[in-house]
Amino acid sequence: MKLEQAAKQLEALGNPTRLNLYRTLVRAGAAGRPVGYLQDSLGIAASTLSHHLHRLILTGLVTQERQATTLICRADYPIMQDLIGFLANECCADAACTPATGEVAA
Amino acid sequence: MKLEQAAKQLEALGNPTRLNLYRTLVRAGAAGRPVGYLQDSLGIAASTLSHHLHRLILTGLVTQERQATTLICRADYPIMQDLIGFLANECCADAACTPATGEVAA
DNA sequence: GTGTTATTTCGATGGCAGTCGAAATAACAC
DNA sequence: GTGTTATTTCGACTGCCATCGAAATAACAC
Repeated sequence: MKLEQAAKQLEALGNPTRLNLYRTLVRAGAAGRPVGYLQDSLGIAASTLSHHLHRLILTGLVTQERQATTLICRADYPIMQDLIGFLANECCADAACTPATGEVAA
Repeated sequence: MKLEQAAKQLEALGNPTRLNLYRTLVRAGAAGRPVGYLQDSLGIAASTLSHHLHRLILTGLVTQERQATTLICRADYPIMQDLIGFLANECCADAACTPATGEVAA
């Protein structure tokens, strides 16, 4: 059921708030970001943020690690690469797709 | 708002039925597929298919062309490549994942 | 014009998503 | 133990999504 999982991850990213949140985490790199920082940064209610974070975690796109009272959130790169791989291969493999075969990123 | 648009496209793909539908179209290549074929292939009600098709068309991921009474549907590859580019660049799914941009959310 | 095939639009239904504030929990310092 | 900060869970609300069958439209052949 790779398609099912890909759909779940795409759906998780298919919300402006979550996509913005995820982008913030990806750009943060391995350092990650604490939930409180994200809340300030995105300017949404803590409960709303927690809800979106939970959805991203369920799909595996984001992980959390506790540091004392603070929760550090990180983007899971391998998962993301799998997803991009699905889009690039499953979908764009056979046909008249122009991109260089094998490389995805710019 | 590139992010808004990317979110819309991701949301459009973030449904198993639509993702499957889209994959079928992408694999069909430039030839495309008639709606009737897709309906048989996916085994869903014509109205449901039309609904999903409409959503994909709204985001630009799919186009339609009339041939007599038959509507041919095609995946729009450039749009797809843009979306993959967004994920790969904006979100940096590449190996190193060094946040090249110092920009952080506002 | 009538009839046939292909596809969309309409109307309805059940369910889930997004949002918030308030209350509960977690981890710590004292 | 009490108190403080960080974060999640709870309860509720509004609204959109996915699905279907039936009716309407589009394009054609006759």
